[in-house]
Amino acid sequence: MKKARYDRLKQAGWTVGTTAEFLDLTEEEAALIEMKLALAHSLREHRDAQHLTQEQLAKMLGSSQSRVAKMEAADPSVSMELLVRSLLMLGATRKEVGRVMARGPAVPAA
Amino acid sequence: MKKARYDRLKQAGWTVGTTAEFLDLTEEEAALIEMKLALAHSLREHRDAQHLTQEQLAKMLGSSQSRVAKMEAADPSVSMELLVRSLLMLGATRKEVGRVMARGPAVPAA
DNA sequence: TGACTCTATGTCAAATACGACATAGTCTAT
DNA sequence: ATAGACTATGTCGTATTTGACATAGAGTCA
Repeated sequence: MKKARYDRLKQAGWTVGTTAEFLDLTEEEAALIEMKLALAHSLREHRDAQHLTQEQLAKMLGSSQSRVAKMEAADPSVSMELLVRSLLMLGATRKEVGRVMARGPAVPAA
Repeated sequence: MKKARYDRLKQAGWTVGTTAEFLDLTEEEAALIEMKLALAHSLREHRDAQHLTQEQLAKMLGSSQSRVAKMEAADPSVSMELLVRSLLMLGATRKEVGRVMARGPAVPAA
């Protein structure tokens, strides 16, 4: 596991504890989390681009402001499915969702 | 909504009831379901390619044969997240997962 | 400063997804 | 046709995810 990846995940609050504990994440788990981070980031970008508040987006989604905040923070309590559904609601295409999933966080490692 | 798409979804057991009811699915919901169908199909392909039984894959995933069957059937009770996680476990890359999500069911409308 | 807007975080009951099990279907070989 | 291997489907108790609410933080303006 590259340090850059660790830093990136840690920055997003995904660190579980020590580095040793972190390394217990399998590659698959790490990939899944990175996908979620990428989706979360994309969600924020789409919302900002449309000048919507979290409250407004929540209403569009039939959800709540706090859940939108958690989505954008890629909180462990939000599912990949909710992120994808929300992106679609914001007008993202399947193609774009696929691209986001494949490419990782738009914000590269520092 | 094109009839081809309807047929494809219906074939996979996603029909909710009448055609009229079906049309109540929003474009976003339909897209989400199609993504799941694509992931499910890809999962089956990966499993077959590695000559694994559902039972064997289940063990790898820490799950059960019946859940694997439901995954491959894109049963409404399986989440997109579980499908993606399983694909990764089978060795699929993020890039491939993204491609599958973007492109839709590998099996085209009849 | 305080009021106001927006976002972040913690908690909870209800909804949904989960693995597990039982059992039914399907296919192949003998 | 029976057996055996694999897959499909239904149900159940539990675990996770959800929207909602409360409340805290951060920023802006007067």
